[in-house]
Amino acid sequence: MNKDREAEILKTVDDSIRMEMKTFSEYLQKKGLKITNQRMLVAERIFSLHNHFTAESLLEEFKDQRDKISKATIYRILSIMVEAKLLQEHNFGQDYKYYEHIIGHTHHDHIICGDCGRIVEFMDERIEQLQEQAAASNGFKITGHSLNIYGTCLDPNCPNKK
Amino acid sequence: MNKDREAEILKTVDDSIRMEMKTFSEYLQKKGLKITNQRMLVAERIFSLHNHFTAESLLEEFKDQRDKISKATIYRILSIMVEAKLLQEHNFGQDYKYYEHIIGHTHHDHIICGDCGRIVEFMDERIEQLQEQAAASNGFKITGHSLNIYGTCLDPNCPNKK
DNA sequence: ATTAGTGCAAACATTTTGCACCTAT
DNA sequence: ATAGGTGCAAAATGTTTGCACTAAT
Repeated sequence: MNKDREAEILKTVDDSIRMEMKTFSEYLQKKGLKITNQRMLVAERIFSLHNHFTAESLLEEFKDQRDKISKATIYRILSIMVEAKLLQEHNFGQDYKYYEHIIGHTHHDHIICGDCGRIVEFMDERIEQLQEQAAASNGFKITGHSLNIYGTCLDPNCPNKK
Repeated sequence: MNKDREAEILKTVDDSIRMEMKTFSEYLQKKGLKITNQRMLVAERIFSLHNHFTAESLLEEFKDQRDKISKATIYRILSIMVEAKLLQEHNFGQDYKYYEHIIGHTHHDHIICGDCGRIVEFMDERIEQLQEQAAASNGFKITGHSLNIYGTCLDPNCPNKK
């Protein structure tokens, strides 16, 4: 993929994610990594997703495309994007990891419905501050945290409600 | 293992964990599960541990014993004890699970040192309550939660400090 | 031309399972 | 006697890696 092709992809891309795509390709260049078709296609797909996804579900998105992308490449791109801080990795207690893109998203925590798997985001500044305090009073400097609330959603319209 | 053998083990066991052992064997009986040598030995070891451990580290504890216990059995016992709510499973972001026994322990969250791997427990009732609120205002009923703070311990005596 | 990326299949690490044998009830 | 447990090795699962080939620089 050359500069023209990159420009072409950036042009066809939805307005809402053009900035994200640009950030990613700039990151690649800065790191001396190549701007490949696969990387652009996967990034485009990721930035278009508005849900948390897994390596598997992402791969699934390319199943019926003429542009097949291998599982190995998916994992390799995920790892670059996490490194680039464009993507955040989550562990919701299952055996596989979840991801979500974080460009332009502010920090938040998650509530996961044990019935339907729905993931809701929330953020409480008071909790954040109490965490800072807890870490400090135990002699730690925080580098990150993960707060997952597991529960049952009371939504009667929940699609997977048992 | 018969009743006598069980009684014998319970007798030789350290005072501090006799209650826990009793709870476990009662659970087994109630569920129609058998009280085996392996189950008693593994439970005894687990209740004696005062740190978070993994399946691997637990297996390691039996490496040089005349009573070898297979990996499969370790996993099977862990799963029974989690089911019995004697053991809690944790995901600290690694590829393997951590466990800790929770009989007589009150709920707490964790701070994990990225340098030395040390795990510190803490608990802040205010955070707990704010979580309840967050869940409720999003229409969820909490079934559990996991709060892990990742950080760097500032302890100059930290054994693994880089 | 050079360096890096891709796809495939094989390797990995952790956990689970099938099965023949063994033990608690 | 019988239902259930154990150990072993094989399978399963999610992820990573070696390598020959291909594409971006």
